[in-house]
Amino acid sequence: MATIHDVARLAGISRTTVSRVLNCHPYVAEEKKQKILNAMKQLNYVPNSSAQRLRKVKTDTIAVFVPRITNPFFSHLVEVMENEAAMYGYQLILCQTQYSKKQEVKFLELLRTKQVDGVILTSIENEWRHVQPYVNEGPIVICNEYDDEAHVPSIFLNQVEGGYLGTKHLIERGYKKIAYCAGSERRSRLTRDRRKGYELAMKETGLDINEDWYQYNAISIEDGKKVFHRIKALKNRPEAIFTGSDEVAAGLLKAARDSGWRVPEDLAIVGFDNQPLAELLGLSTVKQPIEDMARHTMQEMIRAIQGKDHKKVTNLSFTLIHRTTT
Amino acid sequence: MATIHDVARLAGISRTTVSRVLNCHPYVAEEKKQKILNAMKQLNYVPNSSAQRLRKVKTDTIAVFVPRITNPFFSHLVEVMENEAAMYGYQLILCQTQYSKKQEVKFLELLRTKQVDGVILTSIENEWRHVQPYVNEGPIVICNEYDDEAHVPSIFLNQVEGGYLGTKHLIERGYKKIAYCAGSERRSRLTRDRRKGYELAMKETGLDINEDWYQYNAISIEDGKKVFHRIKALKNRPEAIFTGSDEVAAGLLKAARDSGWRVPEDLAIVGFDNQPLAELLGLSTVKQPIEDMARHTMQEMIRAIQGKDHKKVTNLSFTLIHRTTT
DNA sequence: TTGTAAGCGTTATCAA
DNA sequence: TTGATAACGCTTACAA
Repeated sequence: MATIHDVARLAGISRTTVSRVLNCHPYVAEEKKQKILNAMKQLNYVPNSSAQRLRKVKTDTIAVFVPRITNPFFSHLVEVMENEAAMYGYQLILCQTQYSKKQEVKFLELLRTKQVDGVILTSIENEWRHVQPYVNEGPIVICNEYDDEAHVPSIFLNQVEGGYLGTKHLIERGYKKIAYCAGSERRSRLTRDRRKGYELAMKETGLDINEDWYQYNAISIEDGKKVFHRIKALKNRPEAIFTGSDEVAAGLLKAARDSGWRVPEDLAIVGFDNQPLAELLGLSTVKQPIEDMARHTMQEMIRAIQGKDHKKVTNLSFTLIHRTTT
Repeated sequence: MATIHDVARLAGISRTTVSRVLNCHPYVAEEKKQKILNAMKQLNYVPNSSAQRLRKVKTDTIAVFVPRITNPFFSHLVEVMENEAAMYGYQLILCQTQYSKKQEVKFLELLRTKQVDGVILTSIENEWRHVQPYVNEGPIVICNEYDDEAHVPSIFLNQVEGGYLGTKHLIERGYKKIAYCAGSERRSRLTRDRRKGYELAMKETGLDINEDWYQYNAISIEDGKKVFHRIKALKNRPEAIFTGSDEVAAGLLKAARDSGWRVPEDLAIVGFDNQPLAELLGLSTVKQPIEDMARHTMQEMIRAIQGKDHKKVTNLSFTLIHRTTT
């Protein structure tokens, strides 16, 4: 493997000047530049990036944390982030926390050991005080989630709005007994706010909320099925349900139909995200502007790496998509 | 940021010995080891991985190529690969080729610039002769795809079987006019073999194949819808269709129903992969052992990095899952 | 406009 | 069992 030294020797020019050509410095005579470029081509030279990293203290690599990449919401985020990162010459390291605090911390060490220039969190498992120390090691940007303690660039949506929008839609369609179903039990701002939106819409309309109608820890399709069976077992059943994801809504829908229920007549369902699945199943859903979030996040990350101050927190909005489950 | 030098100084011991502790070398006095460990803790020391990379010529990083991470087949592969890699202390760099030859080559450069220890290809855009030169730069392992020219560890399924299984199922359910729908048009072994399986099943039973029944370039849900409309426009319509993915099958199903067709009465559909979506929609499908493939692939990769010779190409098998679309 | 020389933080070699 | 010392391949003052 040819090194910068070999190139310099073959071209009869110093290593410094070769490095200058590599880094597009000004002040290199065109003639020598050509000689060097020739030598590089001849030796099939490529700079050794480990050496560059060490010297420049820069990895051109960004870590993206997601719970699991098979969750379509997160894979969509990551898809766009990777494309965006590649445009700016950055690579993405995929970190699946698997909803584990321990895994999350393990991956945060990447920042401390200088394996990445920055970390993007799309979901946060630990309380912020456990993440905070890593802020000194390099830029951390939050996407989707948010935390009041976290004073780092954050790209998120006002989830009060999201919860409100979905619930309001159900109310407008005439449902009165509306259940609420959320993802993680963890007291994140996101979860709290979305629920706040639900309660706001209910109270605003003077509708009662039954404690039994709160369902938590629903993330996957299977979880959705379980939620249905819990609801089915209630004495005071809701007529409609707001869910935190299209997967959960899909599971609910499947289990309901398998039990002979008609949707939306026996139970109306609203999903969240507007994934391809939602269209296929005819799920009414609250659409999140995933691509915009991902793009903004990556841009903030790159700004942060470049030491620029971050722009005001972006605030994008939701859209309700009405299909056949409401 | 503390360096090995600081630790050595604080412990009053040489850098060499500190490095020995770091690398779990034998021959370090327990007493000194403790002193060093203390100093490390006190200084909050972590080794600088850029320096380690440079010195060890090892990155502990593996690149995984997929067309797009939002394709559930590939995200499932990547999920398992990442988990497996993490277990062995490796990180994954996500490379989305976006079905582009150019992108693929760009990412292959990661191997040449020593940014990764190896590359896993889950789909191949370029002809093998364009990939071949990179084999000298580091281990390349193929997963899912395969190529006769490629003499590298390859983990794949016998797609003749897959095509045969799905088609045979349709035949056994009594369909005679069966169409065939495949992903990329590129003449990959995978595509050719799966088609071979289809033709084998048809010929074996003495069934005719109409040239119009071959549909290509179908990857996404949207593609599936298009395929339906092409089929609908045929004079000699098939009664059933074998598709190369659950997404395409889902698109077909949706478009068919939107056009008022009954499935399977007016058109039977077989998918491929057995993704969550397949269960939700009641799609009959050919299940691939994705997790096994991913795990085997990562193990082969790690063996290859360690310079071990690779085991015989693994050969796993398909299962047919019968639901309601056939 | 170019070159010399001094690191960046590790680890491998060799001698003690 | 330990420590000096020389790399690994590159960039960047500084000097010319």
